[in-house]
Amino acid sequence: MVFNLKNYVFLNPMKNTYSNTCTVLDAANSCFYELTEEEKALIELKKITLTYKKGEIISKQGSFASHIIYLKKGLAKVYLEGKSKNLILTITPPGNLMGLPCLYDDNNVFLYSASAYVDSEVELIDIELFKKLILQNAKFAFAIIKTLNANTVQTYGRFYCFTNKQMHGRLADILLCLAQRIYGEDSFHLPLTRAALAELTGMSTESVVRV
Amino acid sequence: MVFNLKNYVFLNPMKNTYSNTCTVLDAANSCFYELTEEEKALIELKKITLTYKKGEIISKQGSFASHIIYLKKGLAKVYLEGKSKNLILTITPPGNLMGLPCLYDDNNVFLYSASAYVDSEVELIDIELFKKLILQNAKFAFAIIKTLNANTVQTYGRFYCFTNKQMHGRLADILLCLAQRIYGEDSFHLPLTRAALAELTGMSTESVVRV
DNA sequence: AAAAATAGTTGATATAGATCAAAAAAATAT
DNA sequence: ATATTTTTTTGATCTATATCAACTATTTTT
Repeated sequence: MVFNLKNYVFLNPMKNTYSNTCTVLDAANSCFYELTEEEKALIELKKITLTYKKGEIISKQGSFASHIIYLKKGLAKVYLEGKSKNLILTITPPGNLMGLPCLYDDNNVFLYSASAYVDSEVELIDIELFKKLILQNAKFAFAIIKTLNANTVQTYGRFYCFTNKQMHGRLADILLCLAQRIYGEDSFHLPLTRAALAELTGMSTESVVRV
Repeated sequence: MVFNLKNYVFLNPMKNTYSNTCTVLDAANSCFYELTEEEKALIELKKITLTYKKGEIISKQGSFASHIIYLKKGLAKVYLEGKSKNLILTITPPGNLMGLPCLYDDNNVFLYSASAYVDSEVELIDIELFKKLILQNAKFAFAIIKTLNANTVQTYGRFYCFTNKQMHGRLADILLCLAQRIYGEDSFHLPLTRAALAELTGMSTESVVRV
């Protein structure tokens, strides 16, 4: 479906600064820049590359996290699984890490599930190696801290959006965000169904249609 | 008001494991254990101790974060400020840090506001010193990563709770959480008004009363 | 090209929970 | 002890949004 943002969302031209309620992660993660050449080589040596088809599950909430996941190509949906509904936490574009929050106690378990929105390629980094790099390179550790915090900012924004805005606002937020972060323009081909938008905004498919 | 949990929340005695939707942060933060004696001394030397009366604002969302805040005594409410409603992110007991998420780009700004639920005492640690310690002590940095992730786990739980549970569940969650984390027993004196519970659960005061 | 499956749309209805208003109770100040 | 303010409770109404059901349009499969 060709989608022209202007037909749906009306920005105030004077003040089209929408707040940080974006679901799509921002820029690509840059923590690897902090690694030395040897450290990078170590990752290259041990990394495992995998490809996933659209819809396939990349990580499963609750399972043992043996690796940190680097999304090389594609687009991933990161979400909490619930009994009835899933809660989408973020849409992760290439260049980002997934699974970092599992580093919080000593039995590393994925806090969330991730699946591929489109055909994707990931690199798996052994979690013990990752921990070792954190402990031997504080600059890298600091970069990870910044990455985690950037995620936190985004989660807070989304949390606020979900609890304080209603349908129209939430849908507008998502559309603006997709336009801005993924497509970089106002008119774009939207590969998401109404049902997918419903899941993203936490509303019913019928409501998405109506809005 | 003396509050007996058993009159309000009915736990299944066989399976009274409630999931991680707790609003109150868990154990005290232990990242300072990773510092050397000299590093600890440096913090001691530069730290500023302040006291806040019940209700006073400890940090203001959007303001420049010159310090990381360590809650020594008391109880703090950490929340996002909105136009209409506030969104409480967490209740922080003594021994925890506040303001860590401001470390995500180079202009450090508080992402959230915090105020004192009861009379409290905090220690302010200069943010440049804090960054220096992270960069010179990777073990400390890793401890901060774990702390941030523990917070993330808790935020995700709360986010899930707010978007998937309804009034009864949310209120029960909060009451169980307060009982477990703050008072350690089922019957306790609750220093929160219905309005405060409403704010915590994201519902109206009248609904809290009814539930 | 026809059939089947999936996605999108519309209308009617149901419901959780907010809001408004007013009374009762409790806490605080005089 | 009395007056005043704040908190709690209750009932009535209103609203956003989910759910259900049916129907149309589009895509995919045969």
